Amino acid sequence: MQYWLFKSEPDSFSFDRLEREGRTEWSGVRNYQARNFMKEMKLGDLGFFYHSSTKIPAIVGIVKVVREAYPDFTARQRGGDYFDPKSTEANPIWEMVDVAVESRLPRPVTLAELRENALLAPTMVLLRKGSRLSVQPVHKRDWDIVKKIAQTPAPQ
DNA sequence: GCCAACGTTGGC
DNA sequence: GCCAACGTTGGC
Repeated sequence: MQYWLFKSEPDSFSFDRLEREGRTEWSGVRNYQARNFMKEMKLGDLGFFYHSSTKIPAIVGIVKVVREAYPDFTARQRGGDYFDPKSTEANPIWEMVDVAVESRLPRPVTLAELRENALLAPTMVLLRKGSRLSVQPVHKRDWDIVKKIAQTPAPQ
């Protein structure tokens, strides 16, 4: 059982929308490191759902992996946003997983709060300077800390 | 809107 | 194989 973090821009795909739809294909990842992490994912693994590129970036919910890695067909949709001419049926290159809503956190845990936490700061990939990975692993220790924070009252 | 950090591309 | 140029990400 491993823990992960998925970034999404709420303007393009929010946690609200995932709650309405129940589950989704995590397609469109075009970074090899992120893809490789998706290939490591197992059914039942959990991940934080993080809202990026928004006013208050924050972890807002938890998702569960409900289908392990399989070829990302959007790479072969000519004219689509995620088309990649290098991807073929024999060698799809890009992969995706399916995730479903697990739960919403009692409250969002903001990036600012995560940064302030002395235990998380050195270990969370999200907090590394210049980190842009859209799919990343989370240590169990860090997972537990974030869940604890979410159960405390929001600052101010 | 700015800009630092990063990944990828392509010339050599 | 190096590295400059470029495009993208994402916080602020």
